[in-house]
Amino acid sequence: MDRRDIPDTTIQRLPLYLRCLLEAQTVRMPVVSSSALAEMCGTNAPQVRKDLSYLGELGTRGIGYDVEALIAHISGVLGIDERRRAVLVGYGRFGSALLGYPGFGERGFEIVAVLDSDPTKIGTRVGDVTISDVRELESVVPATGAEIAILATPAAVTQAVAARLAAAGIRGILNLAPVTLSLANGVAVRQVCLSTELQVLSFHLAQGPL
Amino acid sequence: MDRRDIPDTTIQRLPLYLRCLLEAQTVRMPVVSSSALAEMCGTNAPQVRKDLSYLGELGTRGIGYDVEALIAHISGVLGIDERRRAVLVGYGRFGSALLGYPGFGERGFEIVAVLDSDPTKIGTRVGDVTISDVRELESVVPATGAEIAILATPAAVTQAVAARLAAAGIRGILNLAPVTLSLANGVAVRQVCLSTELQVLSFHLAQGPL
DNA sequence: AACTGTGAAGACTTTCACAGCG
DNA sequence: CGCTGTGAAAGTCTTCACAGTT
Repeated sequence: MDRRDIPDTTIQRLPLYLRCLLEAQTVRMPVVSSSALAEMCGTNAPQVRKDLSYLGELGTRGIGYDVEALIAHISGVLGIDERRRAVLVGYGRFGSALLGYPGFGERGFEIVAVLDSDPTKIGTRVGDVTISDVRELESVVPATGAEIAILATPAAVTQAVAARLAAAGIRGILNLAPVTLSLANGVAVRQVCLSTELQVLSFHLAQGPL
Repeated sequence: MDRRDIPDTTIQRLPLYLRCLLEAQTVRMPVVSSSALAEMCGTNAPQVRKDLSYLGELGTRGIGYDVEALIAHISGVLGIDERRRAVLVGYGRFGSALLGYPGFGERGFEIVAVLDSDPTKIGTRVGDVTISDVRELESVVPATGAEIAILATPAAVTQAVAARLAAAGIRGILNLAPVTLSLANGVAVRQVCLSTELQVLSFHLAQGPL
């Protein structure tokens, strides 16, 4: 099974499995069954087995999945067994919250640069990095070797910044601004919009009780 | 067509359409075609037509969709034509960033209470509200009439807080903590996890060029 | 006996092609 | 003529049932 043949929906669930497996590990469960894992993740056992079967034959019939081995395997498929470098663009309300988020480091992501356009912020040291001028993006990104960018910029400038990041060699963008990016293919984009999520919730409320 | 028959995938795209339509409105486009809307959203024209057709016959053949009428209609379906009240639980890094986020207000959401457990924060005025003690959740939530909760709490306490919110009458939860919630059905949950998103991007990078 | 791995069935989504209408 | 609305086709994802393994 080639990794390219793993369904998108499965890929999106792998980080969830990983989180639950790490939790199982802290509770000292050496082995986990598809149904136990399903319960932890809020899915069902056949879904778990199907998903994991795309990665290879990782379980033992009659027993279950070895937690440590499965963690290692999923990490490898996700490419987080080696450290991945990211730039954070936009050090406003969201940007500063993100920089301190421990979840990134725990999963092997390192924020190696922070860019902003505000002269009062540029040059300030935040955490382990110093805020750089977004105008120097073209030199900072290649210098740090970052492949991923996290965009927490004002909507109006986001498309332009994304295009420059792509040109500077960034190959994955996590966009928190409420803007649809249009970029050459070859750059993966994940869009997160909290306002969108609330609207989906609102729809469910509007459906009335059940 | 009953609203209950609208596919989930369509519902998730409605906020996106809404954003693009509002943008069209600021550019003074009175009418928009399915292909124009598709380009703005990064989808394709048949997808747009199919999605909108679930809401009724909203377009005019030969012409397109009336922007203002379509905004009104989608807002109605999403239930954001009336103001929706939300509680924010957890006033840490993320929580404080969220409170100031203008996108919520723009879409008809109002944060009517903020809850935290830190005694140094409780009683502090932030924006238009005063931070309440999370222990008073059971009285604060009914008093404000909030239906939605935004959870930006530490992972360890999130499941317990969610269960209490559900018991207090909350019917929709936007969960930012990296925890799978298990709740009685009747409560809609949307999970947002930035760490998960980065891992999905990492997978795409790991696939190598193309 | 317990649990995985998987082909096949079923459900859901997207895409297509064109009829229908202003 | 241009663009929407939609049934039908194609594609994708999930669920199921059970064979296979320890």
